[in-house]
Amino acid sequence: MGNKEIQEQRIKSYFIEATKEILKGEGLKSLSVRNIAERAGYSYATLYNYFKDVKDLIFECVVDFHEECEEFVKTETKKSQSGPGKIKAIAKAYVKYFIQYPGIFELFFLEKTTELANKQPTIKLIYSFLDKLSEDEWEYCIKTKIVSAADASIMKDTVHYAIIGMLLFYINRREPGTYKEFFEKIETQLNYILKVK
Amino acid sequence: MGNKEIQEQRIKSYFIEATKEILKGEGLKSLSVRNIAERAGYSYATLYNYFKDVKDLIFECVVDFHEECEEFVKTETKKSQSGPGKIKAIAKAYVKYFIQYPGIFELFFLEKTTELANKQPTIKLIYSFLDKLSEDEWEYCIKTKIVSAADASIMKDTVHYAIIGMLLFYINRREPGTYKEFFEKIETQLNYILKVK
DNA sequence: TTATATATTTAACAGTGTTAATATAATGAA
DNA sequence: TTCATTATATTAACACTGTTAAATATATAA
Repeated sequence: MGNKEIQEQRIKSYFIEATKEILKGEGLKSLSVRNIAERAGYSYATLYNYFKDVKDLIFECVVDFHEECEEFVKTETKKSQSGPGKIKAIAKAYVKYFIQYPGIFELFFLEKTTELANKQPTIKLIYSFLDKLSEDEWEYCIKTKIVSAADASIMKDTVHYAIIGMLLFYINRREPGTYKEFFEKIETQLNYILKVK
Repeated sequence: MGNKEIQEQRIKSYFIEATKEILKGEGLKSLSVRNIAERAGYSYATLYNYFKDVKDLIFECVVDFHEECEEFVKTETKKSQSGPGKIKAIAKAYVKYFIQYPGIFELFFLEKTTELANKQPTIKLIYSFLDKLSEDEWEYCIKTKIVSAADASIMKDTVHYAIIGMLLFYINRREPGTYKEFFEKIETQLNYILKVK
């Protein structure tokens, strides 16, 4: 019967919600099993009845954040009209999401996950995410001959790599020193890579 | 008298060498105070007579690795003649160094260091390092009108951000799956950003 | 040699993730 | 309802982590 599974899923969600709150707030560094369990209203060992280990729990959050980010980017860029401008808008919204939640950036890109072989699809989801968000726009640019398919393939990667690099420096190394400077640099970089303006 | 200081520096170096060995081998994850001390031939508490804390010790390693990387890049690119080709060669050597020692990449870019206000110069050293390695070549390109000063400033950043992004994906997320693919991508990206070939 | 100063180590504390044993709650049958 | 069984939750413990205070060993000076 499904009642057991519904209840089980419900308790799992308490742990997941607690973990997501901590990740969005204090970040990965202040995440601990006892911390999560306290917020979820259970003892720390109870967590292991519902998750293999804490990594398992954390990776369930990844999927949720992923969906949240996708929705954020879509609503943020809804009014942009197709073309390189929209690709820029998508990239900027993507950046904004991680600036809002640096803990999620940490989780997505900085945390060691190589030992989680079974979670490989989730990892793939992360690094192909920006591509997925902007693939329609790239196709549009190719079809309308704004850019060649070969160039598009390279530019798509450049945008992604450069953005992650900038986020890494800004979030982890405070460079540039202010958000204003950072976002201007994002703008400059996107303009250069996408050859706009 | 300087004898005391020489001896003190000598013992410090034992800890530093031990830490460097672990970082180059097993990496940051298997670095611990007891681990370091054992390899240095001292008890774990002795470390605190020579370093404020373990972060202090680790940051002394950063300076050493920095010098080692600089030398590696210089010998690797000695025969390249000035111009965009040499900038490419420098970037590729820079990448090779971190591929050889992923633990050092972790240490330089992934480790949280925001709470170390006094070490700010060291942090600045890290993120301005590639710029420093290639600044002469950029000046050359500007003087010989290969590129404008304005473009050079942007391209310099793009190269750096994109390379760090690619290293992050490859080292931390195993994307692309093979070194061959990874290095081909480095080549492709550099060619696009630097407008060569 | 003895007294003092210095250097090193051991013991302890407050954390971490995880597991085994125990206690509690829910469920079934008599 | 009462008892036995099962499922779930909690406490205790283990092996780690970085760090500090007290105890010990070593070197220096009188």
